[in-house]
Amino acid sequence: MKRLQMMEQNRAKLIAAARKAFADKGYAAASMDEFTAAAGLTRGALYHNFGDKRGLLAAVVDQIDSEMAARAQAIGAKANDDWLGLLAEGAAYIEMALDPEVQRIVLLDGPAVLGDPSQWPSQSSCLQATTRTVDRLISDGVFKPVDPEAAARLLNGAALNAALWIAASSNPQEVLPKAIGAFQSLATGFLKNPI
Amino acid sequence: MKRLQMMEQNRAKLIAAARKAFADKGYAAASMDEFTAAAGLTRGALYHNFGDKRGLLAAVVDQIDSEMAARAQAIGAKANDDWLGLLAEGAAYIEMALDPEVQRIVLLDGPAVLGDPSQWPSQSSCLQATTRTVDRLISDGVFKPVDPEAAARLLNGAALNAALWIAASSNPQEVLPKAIGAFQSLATGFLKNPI
DNA sequence: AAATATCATATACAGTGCGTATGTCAAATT
DNA sequence: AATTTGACATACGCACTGTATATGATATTT
Repeated sequence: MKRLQMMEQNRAKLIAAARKAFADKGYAAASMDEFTAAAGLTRGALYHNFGDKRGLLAAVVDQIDSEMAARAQAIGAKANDDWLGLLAEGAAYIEMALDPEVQRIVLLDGPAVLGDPSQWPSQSSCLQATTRTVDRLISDGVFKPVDPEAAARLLNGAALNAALWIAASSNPQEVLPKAIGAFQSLATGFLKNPI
Repeated sequence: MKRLQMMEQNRAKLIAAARKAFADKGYAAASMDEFTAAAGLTRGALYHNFGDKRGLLAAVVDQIDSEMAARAQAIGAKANDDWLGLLAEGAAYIEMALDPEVQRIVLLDGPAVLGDPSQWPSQSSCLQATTRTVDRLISDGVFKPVDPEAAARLLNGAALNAALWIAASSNPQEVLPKAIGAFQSLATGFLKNPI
């Protein structure tokens, strides 16, 4: 087998194994010997490919973030209205953040180990998508002239916290609609002409 | 000296030393041997008083959270209008979260190590205060009938993320007003009769 | 007040995990 | 075919957490 193929395959195996371990045990408690063995490799491969444990987390976060952005984009594209698209994206983001994997890796360990999400290499695709939508809404005169990045960060932050709240609650299914309702009320604060 | 006094004093010394170490190096990188020595003690005292490293972080977080709540309450009390009080509290929260100590310990490591803030023993005093204010605003017919806890969580989450954004930015002083402006726009989304 | 018990802290130890330095073997190059 | 490259494995050292045991000062009891 070609060398580059082999390497790419091993990288993928390591990311997959680490993703599972990080999700199950958390970043700190995940043993590198353990999940490299699960991938049929050793730590040697890991250090060669990712530099250190942190680098591996960055790769895992990047992968999950890409998946989330793709999903959010698909949902936003369905709505042909930017405003409704934004609301739908927000709801989708809340629901995605209910996934234990997303929560543990992207929302809890990610910021603690890698720092602020907007500074990540992946640059938080989700945030970028929201910023673009807000930008359009301001240009079209639908939104008040707030700072687009600020608005996007606040909306994402609100959604993210709502998700953490839901996930920690004893009956998520009951809390979810409350959170989405509150999120959509909140978002109307940016509208020039509230409904 | 009396035994209880001594113990209380040592607890305080350990919390103070840990608080500094956690803020400077982060939870994971802070060595227990190092900061217990800085407090003139050893890990023996630590394990006796707090069980483990995590327990110590919980104590530190609790202390900082209390200080934040006291400050927020003082600011909220100044305004004799609940709505303006909420806006002022939000702004204050954003500014407090600019403190590197608050950020590193409460916003980054806290959630990663201890889990969702609303489940902490201290129960996030800040969140409770906001929830009560929102509750009053709904009773008074100023706010739409949203779920009070949901509203409080979203507002706090938005403020928190705004703070992380500001702190990571290269010129915080320029970004701060943008964030506060966006926050206040956002909050009007909860108003029954927007301004 | 003296003897004993208690308990807060110190000390010593074991286990584990990360990162690095070195080795090895297959694939690529010439 | 010989040589070089480099992806990965192996072996080692260091640091750190948590526990088990020791100690000595304070509290209790008689």
